[in-house]
Amino acid sequence: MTTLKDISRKLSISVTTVSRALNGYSDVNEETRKRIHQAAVELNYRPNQFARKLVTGRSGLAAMVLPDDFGITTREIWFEILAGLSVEFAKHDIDFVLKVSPTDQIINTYQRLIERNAMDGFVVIAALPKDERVSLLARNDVPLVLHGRSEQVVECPVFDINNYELMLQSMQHLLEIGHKRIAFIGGPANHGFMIDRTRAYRSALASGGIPFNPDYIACGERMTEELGMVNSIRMCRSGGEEPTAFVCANTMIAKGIYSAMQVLGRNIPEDVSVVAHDDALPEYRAVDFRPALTVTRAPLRDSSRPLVDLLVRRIRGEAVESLTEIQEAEFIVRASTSSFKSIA
Amino acid sequence: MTTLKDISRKLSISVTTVSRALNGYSDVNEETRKRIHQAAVELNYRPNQFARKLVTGRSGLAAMVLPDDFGITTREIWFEILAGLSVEFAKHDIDFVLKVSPTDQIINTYQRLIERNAMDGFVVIAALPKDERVSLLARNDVPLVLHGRSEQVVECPVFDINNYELMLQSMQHLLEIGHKRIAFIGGPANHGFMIDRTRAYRSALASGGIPFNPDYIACGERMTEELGMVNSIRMCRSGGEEPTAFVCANTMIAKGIYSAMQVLGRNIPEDVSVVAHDDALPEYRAVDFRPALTVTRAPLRDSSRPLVDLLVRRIRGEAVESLTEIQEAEFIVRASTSSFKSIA
DNA sequence: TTATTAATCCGAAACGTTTCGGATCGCTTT
DNA sequence: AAAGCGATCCGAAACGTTTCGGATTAATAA
Repeated sequence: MTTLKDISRKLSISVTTVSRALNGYSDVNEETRKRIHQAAVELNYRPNQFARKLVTGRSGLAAMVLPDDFGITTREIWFEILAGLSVEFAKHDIDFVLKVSPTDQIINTYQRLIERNAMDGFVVIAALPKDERVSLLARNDVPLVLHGRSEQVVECPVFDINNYELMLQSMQHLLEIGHKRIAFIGGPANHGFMIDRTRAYRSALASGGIPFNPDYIACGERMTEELGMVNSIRMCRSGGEEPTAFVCANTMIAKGIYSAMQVLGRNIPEDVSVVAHDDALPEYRAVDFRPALTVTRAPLRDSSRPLVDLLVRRIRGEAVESLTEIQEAEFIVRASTSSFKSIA
Repeated sequence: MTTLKDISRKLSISVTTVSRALNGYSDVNEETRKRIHQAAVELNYRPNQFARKLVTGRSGLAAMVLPDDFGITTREIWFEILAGLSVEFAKHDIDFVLKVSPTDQIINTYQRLIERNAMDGFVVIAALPKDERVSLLARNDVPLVLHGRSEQVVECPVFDINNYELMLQSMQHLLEIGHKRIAFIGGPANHGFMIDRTRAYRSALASGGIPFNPDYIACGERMTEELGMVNSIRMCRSGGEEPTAFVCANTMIAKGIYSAMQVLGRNIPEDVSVVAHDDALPEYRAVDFRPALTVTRAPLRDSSRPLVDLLVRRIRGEAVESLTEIQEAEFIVRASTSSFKSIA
């Protein structure tokens, strides 16, 4: 392994200067900087991360800790997130470490990681309104980036999609084409994104002059096909008036509704319209639904880069105030929604 | 952050002795060791990984690099593997880093990681007969553990399930209950596990006195439902004699065959028998198939521990010869296989 | 008695980097 | 001529560990 000292010796230049040249300091002559760079590639020099960490305090490591029951979503989605983060961190020369922890020990796991002081930062997914993970990290002054907005006023960068706005768009579309009995099937009620969407749902109803019907809203811990299936069937069979449209928190739920409607002999979009939010997972392509699914679209893959960027900037010491990014979803009308005609 | 020096000062004992006490060396008095340990917990001491790495050369980091097209299998399965590795490594106080790399740059990614010299070891999944990753790592003397047997004679620990044996069991079962036209639908032909299973397949046929029919074997890059579906349909529609039994490389393929048989109007197990190898993924539970699926079972989750153990022992310097572990699969007969009666 | 040994302990160097506080030199300003 | 300045360089200390090579003491063997 070649070290700074090797380059220093070869060029008869001090270790200090070599270090400063390689790190882009301004107090080294352009000429010598060139020589040093060249020697560095010739000798195939790679800085020793650990020596560096020892003095700078930076480790070049960022982590994410996952509950071993996979929380709100599926393995596929977690993997999609992990993969995205890994490649984005790599661009900043940061290694991404994955910690899977028993669900009831998540906080302990964070605690240990903080104490070991080996991570430059954390990415925290699926913010809860009062998120213990966030407050723990913030309290210990370790950088984190949060996906999803947390209610607590906390000093940390945040990335989110505009959940309020995208729900509003879906609802306005359905209202415009005449629907009045609109159901919403979503995820865990306590998560930030569900709070925002539910707020938008109710506000859209209100602005359409439609009373809120608690039977038309369903929340589940896990946003799967099954959730869409059982809840849509339940709503249609409850004896009251059936919904004429469904808004789904993701495309898997929509898939479940499609199956349910087939079983019940309802046609999409003639009998019921379906809109979903689309994370753009390759396995559930909204365009491949039959009929093709109307969606608000915000690819999960697109969130990795802003997440990583925000965290890196936070680690570099940028002011937290400037580190918020809210992404708008795209609204795409396809064949699964059509204007509601009351049954003749 | 509390350091060795802090403990040393508090107890008026040299840093050397504190270090040796904490690391369990024998040349420190039991009495003082106790005092040191107590002081360590009182001061909440955590060794600085980076200082340690600097002198020992160990980093407490292990990595796995994944192709971004997810290679032979699905996101769910990769995630299952990752999760298992993460928790097992944690037991050895090793952080697990995940690298996702463009498929055509895998070797470059390894190269860079090796040069940076920041990983204690690697786990390499899905061995090819001549595996460039393995030879690269071995050549550079970096510890790795291999999942699946590689043909090349290489100095590295290996974990695998006994693919030859499990295939033999499936085949013998089918032969015993009278099947003669047995198809095999599997994964990429060049992978170690497929080579072993194909060998067993042919050897079982031979010992049953049945000629090998190339139309009855299908290999696909990706072992999905689709693969099972299209190949079983193709085999049944090819005009020749239809297979009376299918052996599948995993339960997803079996799922595809179930769907195909339904479409074709064949009944399982009356018309065709199906056996699969079962990695025990929660999403595809063989007992939940209708009819329940006969399998050779070797839970993927169970492979994490041996993999990690082998790698850790290799890192600690154990002789490679002792570091091989082959796990036998369990054979479980369920309702998807029944004796073949030729059509009356 | 003296030499040996075992049990404990410790000083100092080393790992590879960054960074603080100058040092040197030639030029420009007073 | 003296002072100031900018550009360029460097020595030495520091980060927190581990480890090599002894040192010290007391017990044991010769």
